[in-house]
Amino acid sequence: MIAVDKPPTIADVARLAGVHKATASRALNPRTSDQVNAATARRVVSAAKRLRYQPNTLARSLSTRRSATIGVLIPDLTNPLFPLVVRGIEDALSEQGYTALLANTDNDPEREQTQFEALLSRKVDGFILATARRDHPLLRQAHQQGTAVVLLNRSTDEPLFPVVAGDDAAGVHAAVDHLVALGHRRIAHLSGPTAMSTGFTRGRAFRSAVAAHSLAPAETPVVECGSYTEDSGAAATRRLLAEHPEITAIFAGNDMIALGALQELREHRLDCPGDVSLVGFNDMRFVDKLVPPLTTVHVPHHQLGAEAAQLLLDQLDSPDRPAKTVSLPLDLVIRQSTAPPRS
Amino acid sequence: MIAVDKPPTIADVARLAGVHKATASRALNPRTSDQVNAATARRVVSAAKRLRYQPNTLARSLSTRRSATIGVLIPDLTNPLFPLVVRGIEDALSEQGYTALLANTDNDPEREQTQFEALLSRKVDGFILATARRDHPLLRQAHQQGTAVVLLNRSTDEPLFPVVAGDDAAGVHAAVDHLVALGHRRIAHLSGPTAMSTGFTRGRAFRSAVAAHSLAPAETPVVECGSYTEDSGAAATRRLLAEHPEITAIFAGNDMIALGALQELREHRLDCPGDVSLVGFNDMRFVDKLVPPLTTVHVPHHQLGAEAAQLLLDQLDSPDRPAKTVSLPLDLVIRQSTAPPRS
DNA sequence: TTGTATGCGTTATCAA
DNA sequence: TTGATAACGCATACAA
Repeated sequence: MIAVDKPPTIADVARLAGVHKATASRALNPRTSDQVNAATARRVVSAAKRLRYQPNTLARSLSTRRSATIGVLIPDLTNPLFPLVVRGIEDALSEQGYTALLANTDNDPEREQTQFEALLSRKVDGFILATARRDHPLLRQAHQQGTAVVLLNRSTDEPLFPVVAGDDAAGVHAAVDHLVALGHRRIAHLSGPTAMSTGFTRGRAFRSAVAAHSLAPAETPVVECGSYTEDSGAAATRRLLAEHPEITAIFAGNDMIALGALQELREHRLDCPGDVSLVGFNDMRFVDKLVPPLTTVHVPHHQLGAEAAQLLLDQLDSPDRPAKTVSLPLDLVIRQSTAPPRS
Repeated sequence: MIAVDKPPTIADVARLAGVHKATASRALNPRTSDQVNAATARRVVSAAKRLRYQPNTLARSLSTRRSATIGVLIPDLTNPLFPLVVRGIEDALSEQGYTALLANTDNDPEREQTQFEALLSRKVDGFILATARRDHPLLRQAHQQGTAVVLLNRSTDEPLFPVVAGDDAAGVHAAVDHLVALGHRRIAHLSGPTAMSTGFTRGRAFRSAVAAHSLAPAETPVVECGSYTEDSGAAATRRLLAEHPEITAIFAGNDMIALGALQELREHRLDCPGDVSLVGFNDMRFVDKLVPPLTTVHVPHHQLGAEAAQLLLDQLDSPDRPAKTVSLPLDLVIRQSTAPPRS
């Protein structure tokens, strides 16, 4: 074992530069460095360099009551959407010297609470909540405490916090319009769980979109999936085909559900898009590599994350600003899983 | 704006319980709670509960010189392998009360250095380096400072730190054996960049594997890809087919390269596996959904992460333990991108 | 422009 | 078993 000497503190730097700690601190801090004589500042800086001085972030945060750190709550990092969102967040934060602290909730409300508190005790300056449930006591609690929060891809029934989200309704309408334009009239929706914000919103938008085309509810059945998973999508498709074998198109609540649907169509010897057209949601990675490549609603996940981060930083800058909400446009990516119905 | 009162400190708890700060601290800390009278301990605990007291992690870390925090350096979170690795790390760490601090390097050595130092100044207790380059001055530097480090899926030319990795050589041999067993003799390898640990190792293992089957180098060309990307894989395949149109099987350095190869084979109107068999590496998500589903070497990424975390924690517990290295077995997942060569 | 003193919230050392 | 006090490393209000 090599003898390791503890990292130098600002006191060491000050000593080497022959000044007081306070002066060293001021010299090293860009915001206060002009309060100190240029020559001494140089001495301090070069001393710091020689010692390879790195300020202790913890001590600084304790002193300033600001950690330059943002808590990010997501359901599950291994869900292919979130890495993109997270990178968006990180990229935007790091530009301003902030860092993200990640925590997974696995969609468990209890875990969500625990992780939230853990981040609070780490003194994060604010939160980005990209969790999925439509409501959680957490939100009221955070609101009362005056904690800075931005909601990502998740709205609440009452508008407590700023929200950054894709314009799901527009995306759904684009998808339905596309199918109708191809000639489909019997279009099913495999909805995500309505307990989740996106499942709820997209389901409602679907109803409104088919109504806009004067399609009867009987032609446009909705089957709710228990979760946003392939299995759940396959199961829902099974039920759908049993009850509504006449449908010619499926609009899935997201790409994972679409994946399950594709699988199940295959089991039923139904060709996609020949027998049944299929549209997904999210445009997650690799759905363009499927056979057939999936037509889906593209969601700019990276940008979603970046906007959320920016919104939060804005809010930290000026807490009294009105809670702006950002809605990003979505566009339909037409690939080869959609085609006119067999006449 | 609601008036927000600052979160209670241990002093508040102590006051409410009618004891001294120090006593409250002891009562609240499981490790020292037996040093305090049971009755007073209860008073403190209930006071803490009433105030919803949450200890300030920063202050604690500053005082104890331990942050219960591990720095994790990865190339890029949006690379589909890493979310799994990271979850493995997080799951293992959280069991012991530790937290991961993530940072992306984008394979940029400079950024790697910067992020490393940023994490150091956050006083992480140790590092898991899952970055890809074979060498980096960072490593010697960290070694000299006595920083606790575990390398993940990356070895160094000299063994400075414990390493957790898949048994790449065995995986490569399994892949080559499989192809040879199918009857292939003209097998190409699209290697990853040899500047990266995995590219180097797998390339060497390929040479050894084909040699073990007495296949001549002329029959078993190796083309190095500039990066682990689809484009790079496609480009390499183009070169390969130009120079060695006679090959009947391709072993790709990883699944992304395989994806590019598959694409390029299609461009050349070559059927996979009819004309050319294809094997990937990693078994990353969704490669089982390709057409044809990809035969590939499965790597237990979650477990890789978990083992690395465990190894690091062990090392923190007893720094003088010899640097154990963990090599996880890999197995070939045979799907439908491999078949006997056309005779 | 620089130095002094104090506080941030917690744990640790030493006495009582 | 409890209390008083210092220390962790930094920033800042105030004084010089």
